[in-house]
Amino acid sequence: MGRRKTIYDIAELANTSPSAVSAVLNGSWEKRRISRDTANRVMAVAEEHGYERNIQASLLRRSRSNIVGMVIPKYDDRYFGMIAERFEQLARDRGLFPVITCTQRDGDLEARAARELVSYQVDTIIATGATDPDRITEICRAAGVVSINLDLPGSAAPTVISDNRGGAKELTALLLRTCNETAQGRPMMFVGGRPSDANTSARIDGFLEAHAEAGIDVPDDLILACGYAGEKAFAALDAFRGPEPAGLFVNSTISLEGVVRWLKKNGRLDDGSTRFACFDWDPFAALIPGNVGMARQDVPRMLDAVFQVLEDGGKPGDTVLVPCILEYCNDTTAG
Amino acid sequence: MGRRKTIYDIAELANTSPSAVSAVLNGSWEKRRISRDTANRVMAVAEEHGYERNIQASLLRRSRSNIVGMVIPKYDDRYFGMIAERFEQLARDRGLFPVITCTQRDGDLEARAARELVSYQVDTIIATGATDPDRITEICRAAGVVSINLDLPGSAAPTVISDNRGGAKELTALLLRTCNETAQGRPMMFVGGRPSDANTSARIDGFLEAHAEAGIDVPDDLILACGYAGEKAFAALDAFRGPEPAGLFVNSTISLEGVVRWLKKNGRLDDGSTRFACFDWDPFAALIPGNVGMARQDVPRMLDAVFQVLEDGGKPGDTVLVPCILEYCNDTTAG
DNA sequence: CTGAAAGCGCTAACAC
DNA sequence: GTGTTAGCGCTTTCAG
Repeated sequence: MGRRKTIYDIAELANTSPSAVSAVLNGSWEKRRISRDTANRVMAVAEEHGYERNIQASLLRRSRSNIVGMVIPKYDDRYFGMIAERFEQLARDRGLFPVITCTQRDGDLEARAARELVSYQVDTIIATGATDPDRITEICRAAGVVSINLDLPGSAAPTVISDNRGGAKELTALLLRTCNETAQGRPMMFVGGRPSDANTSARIDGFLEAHAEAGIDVPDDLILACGYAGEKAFAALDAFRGPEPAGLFVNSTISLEGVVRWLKKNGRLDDGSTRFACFDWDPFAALIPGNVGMARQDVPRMLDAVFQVLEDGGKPGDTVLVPCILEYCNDTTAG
Repeated sequence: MGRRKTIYDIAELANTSPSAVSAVLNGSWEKRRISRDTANRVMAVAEEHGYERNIQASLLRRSRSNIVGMVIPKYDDRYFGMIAERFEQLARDRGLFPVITCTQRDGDLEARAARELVSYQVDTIIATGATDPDRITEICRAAGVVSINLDLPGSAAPTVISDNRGGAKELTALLLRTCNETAQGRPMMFVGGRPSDANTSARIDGFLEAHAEAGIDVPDDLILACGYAGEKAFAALDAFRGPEPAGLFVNSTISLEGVVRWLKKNGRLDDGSTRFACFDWDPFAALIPGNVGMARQDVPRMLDAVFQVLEDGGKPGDTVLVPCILEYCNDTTAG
């Protein structure tokens, strides 16, 4: 199969010079006033020999790479999956090359991935749901790479983020309304997430605010910010010693997996005795009995905002707040 | 902020030569017998100035890139999400750089993406669930890039694939057993997928085989291979004129979204009158009432097999068949 | 142990 | 209109 063909090979085969081939093959030939004749000849030869340009070499010579990187915690999750998919599509629409890398909510992995992307000459990094966004921003700054935070705020770069407090408040109000008749003094709990994480803390604020407006006091031990993983939510609920909760505010579908397992284990999944709401969206989770509503983050609007910021050039501290969409589940309604 | 630092800058700052810097910074300095002293000096300076290697330049000079590409239909799906996530992890564990690109089950996009990956000098492309795997293989072959098919078979490169026929047969048998009492002459249907797609056709084979063993005849109009999209499954069921089905074999969670919407619309989601089974896995879908079982594809084993083939160097036509895991849902059991 | 220098494939400035 | 040429930043002989 031999060596990969280069512009030199093509030039020889098409009886012209490498620079002409380069110009023809990257579309700048009209500008360079190359004759349609040579152009056609070159394109035919390139096609025939299956020539593919070596982008590494090309980028080495140009100043911008048009590669845009994204660091994301997981793929295996509807929310992040949608973000990844949408990001790719919008990037491609703009003639950019998207590279996504998945870092499992691990700050060190995030930094390593960011450095790796910098090595690959990305023009931009979108840090999505990053554990330590400012660390990524710092790595980018040192390398002259633009960075934007998505889904979690950072102070050192512009941020696009959901209205977590507002969404959580609305969702809690729905949960309170729905549980009203059955509650009878049984508590309402918050499950999942890390208290140190800005989103979790904004959602806890919303949770408390809705309670305050309903004149309900929330003791600290009803807030189980035990981490995101399903097993952690399961274990935290299992360890809770107190009256059986009437309603659960679940902080993500990841935690919800554990919550649902716990409800099932205790036979409370289908008997309607425990309701829950989840800050996150998943089409199947929406159908689980007891689920009264989900706060769906508006992924298309968030990514439009990201590319808007990229085009307009945002400053550190700039924050775009995107409202959530409240999805009513299992026949709950707005009223 | 100035230009990015190069090995020349570092060499000057550390009072040594570019080649020494290069050797130190890529770990080959022991071999090159560079003194620990110089090495330390170089590393300190590089660290201090936030030097990051320009991989483009590095790759241009080397023969292998260690970039391994994957083409995948979607991220926004648990199965493909898991594949993407696992792939990244295994690639990193082996010191490779994974680049994934998502092509929406569109053959032209797949080819474009494959060519793009070739341009980025990937050593290998994994074509996952590709509409036209052989086209991708051909693009790779022309460029001297190794390729492997995952999830859908191709004839021109080695393939790693689930045992679709076997899994579908087992799943159908479970569905038949579970519906036995309630069926009363109501039909059992197959919903979702493309008949031209090898997986769908293998699953239809399994579906028919299980029926044959149970002595049941399946008329053609009960096979609704209407495409994967949820809306298509919904529309196909809606258009079906015949007795209300007792059981549905659903070809993927993507189709399942439509099936569930249809069941719900007709009030048959919670009344137990229609059971279904799904060839695919999703933790929340597993909890939907009426779901009797899901065939979970064994993603970890599939990806282990992919990297195994990569290391051993498979031939076109080689096929690794990975068994599915049957997950019983909603209290159905093996018996 | 260390450095000079050639060249990876491509682009763009410049000369013809 | 077209070709020549000088690098982009790095690795790797090869000669000290």
